[in-house]
Amino acid sequence: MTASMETISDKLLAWYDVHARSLPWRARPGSPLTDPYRVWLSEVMLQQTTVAAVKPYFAKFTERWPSVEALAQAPEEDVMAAWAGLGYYSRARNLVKCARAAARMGGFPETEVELVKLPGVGAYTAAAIAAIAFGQRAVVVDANVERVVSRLFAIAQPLPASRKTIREKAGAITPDDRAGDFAQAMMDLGAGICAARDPDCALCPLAADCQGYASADPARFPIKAAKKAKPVRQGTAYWIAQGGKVWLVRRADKGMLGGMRAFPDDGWRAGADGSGTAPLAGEGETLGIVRHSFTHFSLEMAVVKLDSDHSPGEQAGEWWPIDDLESAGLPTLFAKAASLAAAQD
DNA sequence: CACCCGTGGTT
DNA sequence: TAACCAAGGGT
Repeated sequence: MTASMETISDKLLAWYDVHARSLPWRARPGSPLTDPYRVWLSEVMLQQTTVAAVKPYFAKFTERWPSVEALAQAPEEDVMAAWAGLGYYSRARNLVKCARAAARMGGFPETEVELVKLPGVGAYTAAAIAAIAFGQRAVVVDANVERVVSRLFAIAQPLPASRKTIREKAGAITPDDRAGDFAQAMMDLGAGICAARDPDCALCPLAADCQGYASADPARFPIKAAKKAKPVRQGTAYWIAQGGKVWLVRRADKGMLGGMRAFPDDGWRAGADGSGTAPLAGEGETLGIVRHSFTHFSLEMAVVKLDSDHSPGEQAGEWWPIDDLESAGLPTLFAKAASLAAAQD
């Protein structure tokens, strides 16, 4: 065995031993595995979400619900409210379902095949839990791994068509031992050095193995298909207040902001034609416009104050103290509307 | 495979 | 500032 036989995973793991990020959901140095509950919770929170955004939520959740059994017993409503602001709210509904399933099973299953059957656990998360929490060899492919592998092998085919090739290449460099550390090392490398823009190849432990680096323009990988334009929608939300309280509804489980508390609205279908329907008749005073950008459209939502002598519409809801709206767990769009209205009401 | 589903930070 | 990006999953 010569030094030139050192594999990519050897080099990466040696780098990780020195440069691993210290994160609240990671095992302390010296303890190889960590609590599957914390691994699962962090992985779900981290789906399409930055480490910085997750940290305070992870701390809040683990303090309030220290175990999967505790979370399994929590009312869904409480979990949804605690999740407010993190986004992708189907994750919160699936979190409760998954916790109850795992608690019923006496704990999380240890194999990818079983893990992927759980609600909110897809191919990535199943592999990550199997590798990180249970020490199994699993090929963990997230956006970081896609980027690192695309550069290492200078994959010319654009995403998402290149996913099959990327998975094969990732599998070829995944070690039998320390697959969990390897996965986290790939993610740390992708987050810090092999970053989406302006990669710092001078610090990269894999530069000598990188075909993208050899090509002199590693940053052009991964090549991606063009994205669709983001349309702008208009809509209206209604502020209906009386006696220091305001009317909140619970949104349908499916669709935008599913299952979250909110102000009644017109469905945001209304364009300039004003085709939306108010929850009750009467004169309305426009308090202002809230602008908010979602993944696939932007929204300009008028906030209209309605006469409080009328009773609210047919949609089920509850009167909520205006001076305690923070505890309602409103998603950001409606939190913006609340701060706009509360300042004037 | 294409589309839907949040949010906040960065350039 | 408009666009891009971040430890994806469900349908």
